[in-house]
Amino acid sequence: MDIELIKSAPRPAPKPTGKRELTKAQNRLTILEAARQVFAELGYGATTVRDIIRATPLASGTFYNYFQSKEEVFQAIQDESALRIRPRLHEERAKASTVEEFISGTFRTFFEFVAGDHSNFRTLRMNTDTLRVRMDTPETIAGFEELREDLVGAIAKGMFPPVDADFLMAAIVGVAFELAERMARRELRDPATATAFATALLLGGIRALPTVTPPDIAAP
Amino acid sequence: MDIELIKSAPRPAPKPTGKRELTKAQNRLTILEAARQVFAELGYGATTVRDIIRATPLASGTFYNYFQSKEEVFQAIQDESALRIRPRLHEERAKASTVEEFISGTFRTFFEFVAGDHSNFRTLRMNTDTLRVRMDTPETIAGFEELREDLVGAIAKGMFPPVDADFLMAAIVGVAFELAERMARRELRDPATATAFATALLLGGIRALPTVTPPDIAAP
DNA sequence: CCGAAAGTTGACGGCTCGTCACGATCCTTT
DNA sequence: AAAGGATCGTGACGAGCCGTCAACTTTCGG
Repeated sequence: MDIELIKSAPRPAPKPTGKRELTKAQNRLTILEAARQVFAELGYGATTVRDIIRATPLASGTFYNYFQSKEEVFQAIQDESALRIRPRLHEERAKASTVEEFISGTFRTFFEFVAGDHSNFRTLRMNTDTLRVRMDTPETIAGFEELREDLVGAIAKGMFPPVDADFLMAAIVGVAFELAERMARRELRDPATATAFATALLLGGIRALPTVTPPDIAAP
Repeated sequence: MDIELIKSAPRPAPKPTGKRELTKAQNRLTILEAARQVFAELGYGATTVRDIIRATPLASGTFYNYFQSKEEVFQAIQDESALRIRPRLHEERAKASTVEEFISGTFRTFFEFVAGDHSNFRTLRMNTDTLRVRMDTPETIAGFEELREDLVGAIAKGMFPPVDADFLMAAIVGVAFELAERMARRELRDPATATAFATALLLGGIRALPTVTPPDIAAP
């Protein structure tokens, strides 16, 4: 605890344009981009950290300065997608004044996003040979929780009937991801059709849902 | 193509009680059981083929006489579950004479199954550290297709309105798996509550679904 | 211009992978 | 019953991946 260090407080910020910081960001992007390509080419399961490194001008040690494993790289790629769409979903629901707007806004935003960067989505829903895999990263899961909180809020405001928000969140998530998968498989990827289907299903379903006394709106 | 081999056709069957066949079945089970334990202990991602072999009295070469990789072992374990529940689900739907029976029978059977061997289910929904993963094996996917076919059949019989069977299958699958996950997380795993929720949601939703002209009931 | 700090490099020991020649065991045939 | 053949278990092996780390290079602050 050198007391002398306190003398010059004026350390303004972590240098916006240091060459150090610049190559760091550069390297990170290089690795992520290489990983995207390798995952797409070899499939996630077959990919090794060395494959990613080889698709890069960097040394193996450098990779480990940025990520601990291929899982962490994958997570970073996924989280990036999640971070792009989460605010849009939340905003869509925030400005909704009816159940219909809440539900259709959520689905439309999600399906249009998936239809847009569906190449990314097919990497998310990786095909490890015969196995079909879906991986939820922390950022994705945080998105689920946000949906649950938005539902709780909407119930509190009286927009939604008092249903089990935890289950309803799960149902919306399940329908969204599975429909997105089917949509992505079709020759004509039409977000509008998927949105119409999912919205009708949920709107009709919510009306029929068993209601519940307030205390049941609890976290997992 | 030795013609002589045709002489004694009486080869009744592949010997029901050969000692050979017996140890083969034995070894296979030994490996599967060891794998179950190791997956549960280390998590699927961290497990190596050697870990499984070490949990076994067998040699490494022997493992590869039975499975090609840990993925294949995992698939065998999952397919076993899928093979146990698929007939029950199909039968439940076959004897249904109303939409309500069709839907509630499917969900109840599934949720009760999951609540029963939920330790298996939590291995299915593996936690690779922070990542949450769901893997669909071929047998599982075949179960999805069977549901779709059952839906097509029910539509043809007039039990269901003419909706998009592909999307409806996807929605049911999504709701089933996500709700099962939430149910498994709760301190009190109650299949009845989950069934009531899912059934109400789907029944209400199906009534509101956009209908479609027959040719839209197509395979992926 | 220099010394410290931060970052990169690639070779290294430890480990896993899948294979394969060998040997043991079981089955069939005479 | 004995022998030959077929099948399967064994474990050591080369190839390759993993994560680390000491040495080197580059950048930053003064």
